[in-house]
Amino acid sequence: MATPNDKTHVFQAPKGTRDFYPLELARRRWIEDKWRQTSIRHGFDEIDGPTFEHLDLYTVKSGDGIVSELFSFTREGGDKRYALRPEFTPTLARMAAARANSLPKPTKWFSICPYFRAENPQRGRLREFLQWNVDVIGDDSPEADGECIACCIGFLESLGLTPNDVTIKINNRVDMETILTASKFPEELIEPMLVLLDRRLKITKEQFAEESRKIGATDDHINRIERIHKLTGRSNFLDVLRDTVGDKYPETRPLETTVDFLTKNGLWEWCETDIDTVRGLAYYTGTVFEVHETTGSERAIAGGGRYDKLIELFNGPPTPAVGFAMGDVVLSLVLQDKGLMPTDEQIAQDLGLRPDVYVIPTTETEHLVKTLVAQLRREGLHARHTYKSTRNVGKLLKEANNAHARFALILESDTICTIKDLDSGEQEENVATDKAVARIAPPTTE
RNA sequence: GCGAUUGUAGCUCAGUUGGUUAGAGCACCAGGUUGUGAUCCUGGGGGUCGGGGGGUCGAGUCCCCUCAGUCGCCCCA
Repeated sequence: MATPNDKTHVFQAPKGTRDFYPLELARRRWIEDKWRQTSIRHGFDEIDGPTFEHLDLYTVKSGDGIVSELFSFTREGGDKRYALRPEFTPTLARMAAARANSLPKPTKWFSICPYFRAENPQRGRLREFLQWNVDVIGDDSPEADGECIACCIGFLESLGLTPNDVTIKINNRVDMETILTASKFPEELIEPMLVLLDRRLKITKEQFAEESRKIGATDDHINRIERIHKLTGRSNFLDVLRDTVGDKYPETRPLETTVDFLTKNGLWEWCETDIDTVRGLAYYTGTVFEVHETTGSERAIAGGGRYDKLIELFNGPPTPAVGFAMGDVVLSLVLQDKGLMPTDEQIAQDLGLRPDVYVIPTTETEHLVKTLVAQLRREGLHARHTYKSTRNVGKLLKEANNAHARFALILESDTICTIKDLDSGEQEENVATDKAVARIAPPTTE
C-alpha cells in the first residue's frame, strides 16, 4: 500500500497550510487579540461552532457546485457526508435559527476560528486560514449595518491603519435594484446583472457587453449602465441615485441611512460609495461592503453585507441579519506592506508574554537557581532561568534580553542578589533575595 | 482544474563544461577572555542537495515523474 511518495506526505505540511512556531504564533495571537478586544468593545459576544458540519449545510445555500471547493469526507464505514467549514455564515444561521425564539434583539455575535477551502494557494489565499466574523442578528435597520462597519473600522484603526491606507467600499443592493428598475431592467434580469456588475472591473468593456447580452440585456441596458458609471466617476453616488431614480427613490433610503450613520459617528472618511461593489454571493439582500487596501495591490481585506433571508433558509423564523468576515492572510500581508506589524518585543508586551524575571546564576550559586525560580513562580511571577552551562554574565544577560525579560536577577550568594531592570538598564545591588519579589513590579499586562 | 517559476543546513545563499569526503554567514550547542545586554578567539552538532526513478565510469548539476513553495488564470462564501 505504501508508495514511495507517501514518505513526502509524512514530512511536509499539506499544501496551503502553515506551521506556527512561537514567533509566528505570537503574531497570530496578537491579531486574534485585537479582533477580540475590538469586538467586545463594540458590544459583541464571542461564539463558536463545530469545525466540521454536515455537507448539506453548505450545499443548501450554495448548490452542489460548492463541493469541489470543500474538504468533505465520510466516516470510515459511515454514510453521512461532512465538510470542514469553509465559512461561518451557515453555522451562524443554523445556530441562530435553533434558538431564534430566545435570542435578544439584536443579537450581536463574533467568532474567531479556522476555515478550510480546497483551493490552490496563492498570494493572500491559503487552504487553512483564520477568519473573524462579526454579525448583528434580528435588526433590520441600516444603523445595524453601520454598526458592523464601525466595528470593522475600529479594528483597522487600532492597528494603526488610516483612511489613507484602506477604504471601505459600500453599496446597497436595494438601491442597485432601484437604479436598474428605473433603467428599465426587467425583474428577472436584475439578479444576474448584479452578479455581473461585481466582475465589471475585472473584465474588458467588450467582455462586459458580451456577458450582459448573454444574460439577456439589450444594448440600451448596457448603455444605461455605462452612463451611470460615468456619472459616479464624477460625483456622489447618492446624487446620481436621486438623478437616475427621481421620485421612485424608496422611502427607506437604505444606503443613505447607513451613510448618515457613519457620517454622524465620524467614520465616513474611511468609506466611499462604490457602484462596482456588489459581491458575487446571491444571498446578500441590502448593504454590501468590502475593505480594500487603497492602492488595490492586495485582495479584499474584508467583506460582508446584509443577508435577511438566510436564517429562514435554515428553518428559522424570518430574521434580518448583517455581518462581515475578515481573514488573517491578506490582513497580515497589508500590515507587512505598511510596516505596521509590531516588533516581537512589542507583541510579547501586548500579549503579556514577557518574563517578569530571568534568573542568572554564578558558579557558586547555580545549585540555588531552580529552587528560587520555583519560589518566584509560586509567587505568581513569570520566572525563567538559563539552561546553558556558561556562567558568563554578559552572555546570560543577552539571553535574558532575547527572552524580553523585564528584570534580570543575578544570584550573587545564598542570600544576596543583583536586580537589573532590562528596559532602563538600571540595577540595584546587594538586594536580599527573599525581598526580590517586592522589587519586581507585578506584571503589567495592559 | 490550468500555466509560469523555484526547491542545497533552522534561516539567507554559494557550489565552474557532470569529477575527491557538498561550503559560507547568521542561528544553535560547547569552551576561553573581559563580571553587565558588547567585542574577540576556539571547537562542535546539524544535509541521504524536496522525494522517487532513469541514464552516465561518475549527478547537487542532465532527463522523466511526483510533492511542496511563490506568482498568475479559473474561482473567491
